[in-house]
Amino acid sequence: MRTSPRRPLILRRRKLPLPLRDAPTTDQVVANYQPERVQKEASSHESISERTDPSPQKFPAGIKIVNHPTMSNTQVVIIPKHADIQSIIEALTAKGKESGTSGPNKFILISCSGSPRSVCSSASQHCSQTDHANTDEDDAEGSEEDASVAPCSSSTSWQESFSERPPYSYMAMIQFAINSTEGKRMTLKEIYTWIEDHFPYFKHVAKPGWKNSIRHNLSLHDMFVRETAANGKISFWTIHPDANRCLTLDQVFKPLDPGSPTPTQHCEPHQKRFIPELQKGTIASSYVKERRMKPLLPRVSSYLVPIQFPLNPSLLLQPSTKVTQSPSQEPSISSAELGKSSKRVRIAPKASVTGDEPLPFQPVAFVRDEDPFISVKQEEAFNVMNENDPFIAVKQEEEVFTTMREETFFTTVKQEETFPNIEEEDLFTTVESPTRKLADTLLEKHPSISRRKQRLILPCLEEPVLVFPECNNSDSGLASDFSFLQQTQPFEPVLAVCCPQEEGGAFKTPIKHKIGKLPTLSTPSKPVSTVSQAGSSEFYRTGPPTREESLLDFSPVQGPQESMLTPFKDSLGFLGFTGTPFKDTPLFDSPRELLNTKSPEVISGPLTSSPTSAPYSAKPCSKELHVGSSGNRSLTEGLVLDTMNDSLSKILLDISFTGLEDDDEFGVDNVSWSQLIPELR
DNA sequence: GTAACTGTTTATGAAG
DNA sequence: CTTCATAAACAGTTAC
Repeated sequence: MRTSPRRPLILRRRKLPLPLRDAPTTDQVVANYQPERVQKEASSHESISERTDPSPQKFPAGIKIVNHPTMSNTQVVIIPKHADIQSIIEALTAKGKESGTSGPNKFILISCSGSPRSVCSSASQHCSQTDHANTDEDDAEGSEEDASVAPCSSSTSWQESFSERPPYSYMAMIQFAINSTEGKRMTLKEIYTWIEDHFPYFKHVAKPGWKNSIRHNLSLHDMFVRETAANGKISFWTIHPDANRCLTLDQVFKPLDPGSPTPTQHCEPHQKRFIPELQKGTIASSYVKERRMKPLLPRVSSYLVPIQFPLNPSLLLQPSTKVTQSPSQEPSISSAELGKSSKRVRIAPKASVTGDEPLPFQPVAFVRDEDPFISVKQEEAFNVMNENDPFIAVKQEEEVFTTMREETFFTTVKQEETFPNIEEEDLFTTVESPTRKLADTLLEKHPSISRRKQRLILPCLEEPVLVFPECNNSDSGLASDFSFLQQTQPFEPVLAVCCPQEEGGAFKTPIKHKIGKLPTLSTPSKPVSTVSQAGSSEFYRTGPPTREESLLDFSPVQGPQESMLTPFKDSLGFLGFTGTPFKDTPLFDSPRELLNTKSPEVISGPLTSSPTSAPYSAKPCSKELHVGSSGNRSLTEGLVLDTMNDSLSKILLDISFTGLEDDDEFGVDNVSWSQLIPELR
C-alpha cells in the first residue's frame, strides 16, 4: 500500500480557527489598548482614533480600518504589527455581528509594519538569474552563505540537509529550477540536476520515483510548456509567461523575525520526512532552518485579493483612470479590437458518445509570438490543421470528432455553468467520459494507429493567424492568469489554416496541449476544448464577457465614487468565506499577473478601472514585473474574518497604495500571520 | 533489438 | 471536495 506524502507546507490552505474569546492573553493585551471606537460609516479611509462611531468595540491605537474598495460589507483592517490580533478579532467579530448583514461583517486583516516588502523589488530581484544578492534585509540577515557561490543562497540550508524533504511541491521546485536559468527553460535532465543540487534530499534520500513525479508534474500542469528546439531533438521545459511568477528559491526564503517565539511554526513537522537514522542530531538544526525559511509561495489559485489604498484623499477626486496596459505590454492582437464586441460562443449540446454523426469541426489557427522554439502545442495545431494530410486526416476523424462530441462539448456546458472561475479540474476531473473506450474501439478499427498521438512535426515558420475579429476577450487580467491556462472557451470554430503544408517530418512524442490545444487527445478521456492559441494571452479568453468578468475591480477604497465601482456581490458567493475564501472569485492567481495589470500611471491614478478596459497581454517574463508596477504595491498575507460565519481564513493580498511612489503610509509588511498570530495556528 | 530516457495520462491515497 | 504525491501503464525517441 502506498503511502501518500505529506503535503508541502507552502501549498497548504488552512482555515484558521477563531481565537477563543476568553483566551487568557486577551485581557492582558487589551489593557494596553487605547479605547477606540469602531467606525461604522462607509467612509473611505479613516483611523480609529478619528472615529465617532458609538460602537463599543475597542481597538488598539494605530489600527486603521478602510472599506474594501469593491467588496461590500467588507473592510480592510490594518493592524499594528505587535498588536493583539486576538483582541482585534474579537472586537471585529463583535462589530460584525453588531452590524449584521447590513454593515461591515467581513474584515480583511493585514499587518502593518514599517518596512513594506515590495513585490516589485522582490520580483526584479529574483527574476534576474545573475542577481542573487538579497536586497531584503531579512534575507541578508539570514543568509550566511555567499550568494555568489550558491545560485540560491538560501537554499544552502537545504543543501545541508540530506534528510529533510523540502517543503515545496514538485511544481514549485520545477518553477525554481526553470526560473533559475537565464533563458527560463530547462531540459528535463537539467531539472533533475537542479533539484538534486538544491535539494539533496532527492539526490540521496528520495526514491527514484521522484523523477517520475517531476515528469508527471511537468506534463500535468499547464504552466509548464514544453518547447522543442529548432532541430526538434531537444525539448526544453519552460513556464508559460503568463503563469510564471518567476519564483525562485531565494524568493521563498525569508528568515523569521529574531524574536519569533516558535520557530517550528513555519514548517510543520509532518511536512518533513526524516530518515530515522539521520533524524537524530538533525532536529535542532532543522529547526534553525525552519526558522530561516518562510515559504511564501502562494498557490496558483491562492486567494489573492487586490486591495488598493488611496493614501492621498485628493486623488480620489481626480478623473477616473482606467487600467491600461503599457505599450510594451500590448498584445499582438489589438486589445481595442478585442474589447470592442463580445464574442458569441455557441454552446454546443453535449453529444452522445455513441453518436455517429461527426460534428462539424474546423480547426482554429493560432497567433504566436516570434519564438526561436516551436511550441509543441503549435506543432499539434499545425498537424491537425493539415487536413490534406492523409495521416492527419485519420487522426482528426478519430480524435477530433471524438473529442468534440464528448469532451469539448461537455466542457462547454460545464464551463457555462461555472464560468468564469473554472479550474482545470472543474473541467476535466469530473468528466466521466467513455472516450477511452471509444478510442479503444477506434483503435481496433485502425490498429495501425496508436492511441497515443503521433504528430508530424512541421516546423512551420509561418505562423497561423487568429481569426476572431469579433472576439472581445477583453481580459481583465484577472481572468487571464491561470484560469486561462485551465479554462477553455468553446466557440464556433473558424478555419484559419495558415501553416503551409509540409510533407514528411519526424514523429514526435505527443504533448499536452491545454493551452491553445486543438481538440485532439492522446488520452481521449481527458477533455480538450478548442481554444485559440496565440502568442498573446487573449486566446485564453475567447468567450463572451460575462457578468462575472466585470467583477474585477481595481478601484480604490470606496468613497465618493463608489457608485462607479463594481463591487463584488455576496450573492455570487465571493464573500463566502465559510468555504474556500474567494474560491469563486475570479481573482488573480498570480501576483505577477495582478501586478502587471496596471501600469505605473494607472497606479498613480486613483479611480476605477474596468476589467474590460484592461485587456491582458502576455508578458514574456516577470522581469517586467517591476516595470509594470511601481514600488507601491506589496504582497502580504492577510486574514479574512467573516463575522457572519465566524470564520477566519488566510489569504494573500496584493495591496497597492494609490499615489505613492515607493512606500506606503501603512507600511504593510509581508508578514506571515503564522508568525503574527501564533495562537491561531 | 533493447534499454534508458522522456512524455502523457490515469489511478489512488493522504491531507486539508 | 480539492490538492498533491506517488505509482504505474503506455508510447515515442534515442543511444548502444
